[in-house]
Amino acid sequence: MTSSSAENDTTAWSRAAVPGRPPADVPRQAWRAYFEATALLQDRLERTLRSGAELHLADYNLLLLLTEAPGGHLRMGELASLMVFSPSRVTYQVKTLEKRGLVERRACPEDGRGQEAVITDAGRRLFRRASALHARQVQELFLDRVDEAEAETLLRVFSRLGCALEDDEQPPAG
Amino acid sequence: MTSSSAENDTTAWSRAAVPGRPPADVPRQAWRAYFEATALLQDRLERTLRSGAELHLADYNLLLLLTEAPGGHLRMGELASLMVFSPSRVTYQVKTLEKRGLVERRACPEDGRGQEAVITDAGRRLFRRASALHARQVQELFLDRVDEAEAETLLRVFSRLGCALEDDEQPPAG
DNA sequence: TACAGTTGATTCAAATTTCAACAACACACC
DNA sequence: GGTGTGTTGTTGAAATTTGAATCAACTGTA
Repeated sequence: MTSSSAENDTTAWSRAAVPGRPPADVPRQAWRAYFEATALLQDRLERTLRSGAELHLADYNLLLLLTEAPGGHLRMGELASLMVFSPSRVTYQVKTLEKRGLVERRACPEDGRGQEAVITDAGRRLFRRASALHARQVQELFLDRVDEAEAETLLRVFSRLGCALEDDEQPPAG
Repeated sequence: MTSSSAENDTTAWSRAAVPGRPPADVPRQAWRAYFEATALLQDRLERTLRSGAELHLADYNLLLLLTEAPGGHLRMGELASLMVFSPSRVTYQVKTLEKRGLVERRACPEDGRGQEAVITDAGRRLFRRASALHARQVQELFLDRVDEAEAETLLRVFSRLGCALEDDEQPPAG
């Protein structure tokens, strides 16, 4: 793409698997490939949702979480931790969705400090539309390109990583 | 973590493999796990670099690219495409690094329109420090938790995905 | 040379994100 | 009941990101 000199195999961001070369460090190459492909993938998903449904990927995920939550509502803090967002970012994001009528806010019954975000009917409708679009793209860009055995490995690895990351977040539990 | 009620298995973003429930769609679960773990991971890496080296993950990657580039310099456009950033974002980012003396800019010799970003000695020094920090964390959070066979699968899958994503970017080549 | 069409990068305004206070409430304890 | 302490969310200012112009330099063509 950029230069044609052969020594560029060293260039870490190069996507291609390095052909004629000692196996090098497979895990590190894997990390790199993972990191790069992820950036491309998220960029793609983001653009599609924006042009096709006027939603950021984050908006989509927020609506997804609310859709799946029993009662269609979640506390701000739950949203924050599920989305790995700062509290103020969630506040802002919910506000913008509220302006568009896709979400409502209400005080939390059990806790006077709390706020809940509730998905509206309009929100559900838009989510349904966006969901079709998004799911199709995930299928094309990801699922169609991964076989069953690979998917099992991915599931195993990333579940493990996810759990570990959550756990060593609050190790001083007891 | 948040609630204790059992019905929360439905919550899609829940990291854990859903225990008492039909195997569901492994590939789709894999996608979800991948997506979630990635968010957690990036958040962690970002925080560490920021507190430990006053660098955003994006700053780090930019310096990494320049470090690896022959001559320590890259065109703005190359940076943009490698980092999957918009042109204006690259402009801004390079400017901030320039203010800190980590990078310099200069006109591109071959093309009067072009600009190059060049890493400075200070940039290399800071990168070296940050790199140690970052590499250690990648090791702990990712590499240590993936075995050799899994790494091979990850490398294969994400290389494939990355190539595919790059390719169907410019399909109208000929 | 002059012209139209491209490309590479920057600018500006608007949207988003962060971070550091801040307010309101819950809880424990006296 | 009152008092500290920790939680839950919001606010406001500054930093960052986006997207639509804009500018300048290259290209090809006559």
